[in-house]
Amino acid sequence: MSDRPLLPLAGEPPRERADAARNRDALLCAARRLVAERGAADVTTEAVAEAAGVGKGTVFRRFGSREGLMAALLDTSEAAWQGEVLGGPPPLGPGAPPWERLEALGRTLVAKRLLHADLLRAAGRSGARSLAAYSFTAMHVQHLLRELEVEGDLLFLTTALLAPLEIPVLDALVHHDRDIPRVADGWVDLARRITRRPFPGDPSPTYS
Amino acid sequence: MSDRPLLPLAGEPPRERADAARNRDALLCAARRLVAERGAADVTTEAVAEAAGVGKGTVFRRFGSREGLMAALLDTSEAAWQGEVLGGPPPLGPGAPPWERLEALGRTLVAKRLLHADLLRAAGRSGARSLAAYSFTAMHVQHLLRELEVEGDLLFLTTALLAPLEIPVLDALVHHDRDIPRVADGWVDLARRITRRPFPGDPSPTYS
DNA sequence: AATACAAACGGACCCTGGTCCGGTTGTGCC
DNA sequence: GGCACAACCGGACCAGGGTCCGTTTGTATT
Repeated sequence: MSDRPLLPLAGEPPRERADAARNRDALLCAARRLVAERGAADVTTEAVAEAAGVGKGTVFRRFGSREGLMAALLDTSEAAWQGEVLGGPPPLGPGAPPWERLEALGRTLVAKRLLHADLLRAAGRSGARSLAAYSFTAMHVQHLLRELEVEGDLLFLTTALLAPLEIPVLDALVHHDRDIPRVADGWVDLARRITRRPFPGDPSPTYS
Repeated sequence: MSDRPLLPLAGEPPRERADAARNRDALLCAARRLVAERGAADVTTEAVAEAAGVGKGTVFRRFGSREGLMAALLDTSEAAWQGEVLGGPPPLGPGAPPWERLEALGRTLVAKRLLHADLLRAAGRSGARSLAAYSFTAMHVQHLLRELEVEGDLLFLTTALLAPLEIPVLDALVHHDRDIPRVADGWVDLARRITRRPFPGDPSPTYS
């Protein structure tokens, strides 16, 4: 359960006390259960604390906020995805040409976001965790854009690529009858335009 | 103050009672003042109610929620902007070619969003008002895209164009030293790519 | 002017996220 | 094992958003 060192960084200064670790796992476990049976929106911090047999204060010391707790529940799947991007099989992982990687990244990202939508909604953008997650994705997209020799304000273009995948925006899209594959197709089209790739079925673009 | 019929629609079924109207104006007025002197984030509903000499319940009956109240504060500037889009002078208003209109729309939108950033942040995306505001912009963008004969999923492309202008995204951009003009330039570039317009300084794109 | 009724009022009340601090407990060291 | 100290714990407490309902008040009608 405790896949702690998602980002070890500094040489593990103190180290965590045993009871603290136990409590964290208990909290995560309880939270996961409650979210599964009630939906993330209806899970209060107090309920989680009680279910874990722990005081409310402990929740906040461990996770900083309700949103932080929710974000922590996403860690494992997030870490798995990051792992596949960094070292999994192509086309998501390294080895495939950059365009294929970008496309795979987009499609899996759409699926992932929509799959965990309610948790992401409850997690907000607050947690340092979700900031780290965003940074990872942004870094990677930017890297791919560079490999694709895209010119321009890469930071902005990356933002533009990622912004439509923010939960509130996705919610709105889904509200307009867009299902997962359609959103994914839309995103790939967007990526094609942003990278100024010709359409696959386009005649050679000699519209002098 | 009371620019009520922002969206009259049905034939004014009941009509508002005099005291209600008075209270609404008092609340808007008090809210505006408090926001100006403390910043939107530090204004509580109770404070507004008290400043307006009104019970807290009244705030919620009139505006539905704190966010609704904040959104209401944006109405006048929003209405003004919509007016300029619909009937103001070109290039924002009608008369200019669609690309110029789109560019103007983007630039003014960036400026407007950044100008009212704290209020927008406090308004969230909740209020029916802000949904209406979004719909207006989306409609208009989509219309311009159609005039530009852009092909593809116009709803998605519109979303992609507007998503980077959502407050949280803008916040992130500004955090990376992007100032208003730079963001605006970035957006115009994005629009060029999405509409598949050649760069102005590009040689005729004959990269057969 | 008197009457009737829908609409509006207001503030007590509830809920939940977040803070605080006195007491407890694990851990490293002698 | 015993000691000392830092880290941790828990639950009382606070603040602010949102609801509820008994009371008041505007408005239309006669």
